[in-house]
Amino acid sequence: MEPVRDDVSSVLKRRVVKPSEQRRAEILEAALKLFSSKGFHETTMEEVAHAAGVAKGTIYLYFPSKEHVLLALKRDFMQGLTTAGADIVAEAIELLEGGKDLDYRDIIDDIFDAVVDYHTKRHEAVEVVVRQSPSPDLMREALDLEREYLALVASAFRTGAEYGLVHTEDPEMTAHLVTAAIRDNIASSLCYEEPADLERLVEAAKQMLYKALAPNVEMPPRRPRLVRTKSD
Amino acid sequence: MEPVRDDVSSVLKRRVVKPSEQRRAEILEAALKLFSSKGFHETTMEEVAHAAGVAKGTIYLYFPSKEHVLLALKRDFMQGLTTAGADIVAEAIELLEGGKDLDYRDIIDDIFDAVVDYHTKRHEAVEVVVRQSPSPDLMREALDLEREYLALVASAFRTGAEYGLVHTEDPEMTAHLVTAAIRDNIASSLCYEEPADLERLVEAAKQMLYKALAPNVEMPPRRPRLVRTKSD
Amino acid sequence: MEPVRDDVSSVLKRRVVKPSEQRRAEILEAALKLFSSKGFHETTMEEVAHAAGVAKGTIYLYFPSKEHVLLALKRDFMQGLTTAGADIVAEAIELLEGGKDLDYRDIIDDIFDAVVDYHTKRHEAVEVVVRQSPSPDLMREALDLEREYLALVASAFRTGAEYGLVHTEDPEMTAHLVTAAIRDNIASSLCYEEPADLERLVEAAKQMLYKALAPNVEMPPRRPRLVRTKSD
Amino acid sequence: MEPVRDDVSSVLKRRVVKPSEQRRAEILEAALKLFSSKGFHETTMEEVAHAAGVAKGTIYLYFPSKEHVLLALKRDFMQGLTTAGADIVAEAIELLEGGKDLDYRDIIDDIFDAVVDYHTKRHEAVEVVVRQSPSPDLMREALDLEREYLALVASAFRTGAEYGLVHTEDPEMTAHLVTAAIRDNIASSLCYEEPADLERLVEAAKQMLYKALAPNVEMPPRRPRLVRTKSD
DNA sequence: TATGAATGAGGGTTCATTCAT
DNA sequence: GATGAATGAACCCTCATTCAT
Repeated sequence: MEPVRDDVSSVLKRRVVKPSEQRRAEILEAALKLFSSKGFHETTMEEVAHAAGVAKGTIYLYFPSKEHVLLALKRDFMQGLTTAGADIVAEAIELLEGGKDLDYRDIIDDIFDAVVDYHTKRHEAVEVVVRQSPSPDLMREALDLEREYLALVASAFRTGAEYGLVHTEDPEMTAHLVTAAIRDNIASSLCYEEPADLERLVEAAKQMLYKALAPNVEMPPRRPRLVRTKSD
Repeated sequence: MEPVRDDVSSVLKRRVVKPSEQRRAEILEAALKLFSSKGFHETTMEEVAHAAGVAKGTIYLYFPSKEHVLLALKRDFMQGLTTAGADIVAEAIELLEGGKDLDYRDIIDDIFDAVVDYHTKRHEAVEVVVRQSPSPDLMREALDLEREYLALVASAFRTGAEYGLVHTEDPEMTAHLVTAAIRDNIASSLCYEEPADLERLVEAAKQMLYKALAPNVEMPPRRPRLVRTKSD
Repeated sequence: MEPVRDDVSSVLKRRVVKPSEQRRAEILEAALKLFSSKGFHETTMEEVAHAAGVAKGTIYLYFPSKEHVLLALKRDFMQGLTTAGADIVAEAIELLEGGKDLDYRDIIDDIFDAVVDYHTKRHEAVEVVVRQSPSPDLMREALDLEREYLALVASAFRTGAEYGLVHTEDPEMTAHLVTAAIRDNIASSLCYEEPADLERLVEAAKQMLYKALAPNVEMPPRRPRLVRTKSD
Repeated sequence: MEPVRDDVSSVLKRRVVKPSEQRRAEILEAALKLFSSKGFHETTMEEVAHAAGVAKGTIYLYFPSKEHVLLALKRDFMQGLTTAGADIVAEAIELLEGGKDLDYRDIIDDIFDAVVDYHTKRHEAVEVVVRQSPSPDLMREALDLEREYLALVASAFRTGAEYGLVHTEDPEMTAHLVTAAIRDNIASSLCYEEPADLERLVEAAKQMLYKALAPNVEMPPRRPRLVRTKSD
């Protein structure tokens, strides 16, 4: 007679202990999937727990609240983005310092490609990070994460300008503008297919940036304005 | 015999019908204030009702659900924005058709100024419209509202390009990019003061767009790439 | 054909609106029954709601929290007790002032009987008031209610002493002692039948108090102590 | 061959066995501190474990449930009280039997002092024992513990009466009354400082008991009641 | 039309208890 | 024996929505 293995009776709900880093990751993964598909507020902790294969209470061993799960997702995404960006930027600077004769458009391409790639590979996170509303205490840290990334992008523009590779009068604001433009549209494209053709969007963005950052461009003198369109 | 009273009540009825529109507006106003300051999910219908000076049940005579209140706010905002934009664009086109010799930068200025002005005057709505999470069925209509506005902006770029006033190869994508960049940052600036200096942001945006849309710019030929920064 | 009355379909769960005073009383009554039989912490709001014939949320229209339901029960009980006691005391004082030649034991009897009667008629409340643990903020008010009653009892003793009817050197402490003795035992007797015979307890209490409060009793001089039983 | 190591481990084992009793005590001590300061229901097993310096699961090696921890505290307290009381009573009886000419008030003093002392030294336990709600199955045993102590007190009164030292017609009920009066007020005084002056309370209690238990007191004949205050 | 008392499903969170290690 | 990660039932409470008035 075949002995009934204890394991058999445990197909359902046997307590499993796992390395905490893995548990944490599983919970975040489950939360990400749900938050992105249903929205943060529309997802219950019950659902997250179920999807992560743990009990509801277990989540609270790893995160003090539902909000903190969201924050962790944001943090992971932003830190990864910042890291990825930092690599590219560092590489470009290295080449620059090495005296290589670079075409700035190649660098723009590289950065864009990296950023788009990063977002595309994490399109679930994108929706969560971009769309899910802030909320009181979360906001502070979320903004900090944001700031760090923006500082990186701005420094890239600034360095490029210092080397005469590109032209921009205000690296910080340029960073804000470019970041928002690209992220918001990638998010929208990934989540709602609006714009539907992401490659076309990216191509247009590159083209715009080529021109907007082009060095040594002589703008024609501005003619004095003849007509005021509005007066208020 | 017809009682005279009917006349009176018909007069009164007009008074009762009109307020209906006013009630709706009062509710929306109250909701806007609360949603923007506390967030949609953090605001209760009770609070909206109280702030609007009506009973909770009354709101449901005007809106089928809380979500629809939010949607109405979005609609109002987007329609107003589209209208405002349409006015500017129409005016510009009129001038163009009139053969006026315009500097495209003036038009960019006008549109930017109008858009920024519109947002600034409605900064409460901005937070709500830009930041509050999508939510299932709302998304469809919200996107429609968005599309309408984007179509307008795209048509402006297209028309400008047709007249040779500006250069852009892809008006639709350009519309997406510019809209996202400007709206997201205005929202962020208005709500979280990040970037803190809105005027500086707008100026930077204008400068970038001047260059990006500049007609007749000869881009230098792109050198063949020597170094691949990454291979994936 | 008999018209189907709308009422018929509403046997279960038809919304009923009642005067709020009545609703409140119904909720308290249900809570009292449950708290006394199962204990405060062992009773869920769900159960209270069900027993009161209302929805869970309805309770929260009348009480801000479960704790406040308990507090309301305490308040009602203590206020009723204080009122009942005040009536008896007032009556006794009236008679005294009227120069009636009273036997103080009759007054003790009257007060005891009233108090016992009040407790017996509310034996469910007794368990709740006496046994259910305090809890942070509840404690303050619970003590206040207690104090009021004790002040009444103390004033009764003091007045009696002033009239020479009884003898007590410390009316306040006497009030504390008598109140605790009687209430605790009534509660215990009513709830756990320990002591089982309430009448016997009351009789013993009366007898003790007759002697303890007897006026004009000459206590024999205390002999100097010869043996120390313990030295620590 | 027997390894010498066994000897060592047997020595160690004694060390391991003994701590078991010590562990239990440490857990109880921690629980007592927390239950008394925060309340039973407001204290988590986690907190008890932490305070006791053990893991949560360890507590369950010593007590089958949280309730049983509470019960153990009650038992310890009551047994200690009974023991302490028994010592005093035994001593008094010994003296009595030795034909010593005692003043009963000295005995009352001794008992009171011992009881007050016992409570004061364990004021944390007092709050727990007196105030924490009963709870279903705990009640039975809690009452048993109570009964034992009450039996002791009652026997003291009875013996005293047999020796003609004091007068009381119902030693059992007297025990109930005196015990409740004194314990409840000590608890209240210790926990909520109400009454604030414990010494004054004890003094009043002694004075009352001196009179209430005084032997050979002739109570005046009770006059026929003239006025009925109430008729129900 | 307007009200607001009533509803009750569902929310996030807690915590006594268990059990794999 | 000791641990503490894991469990999951149960908790109190909220609030969008309904409906008797």
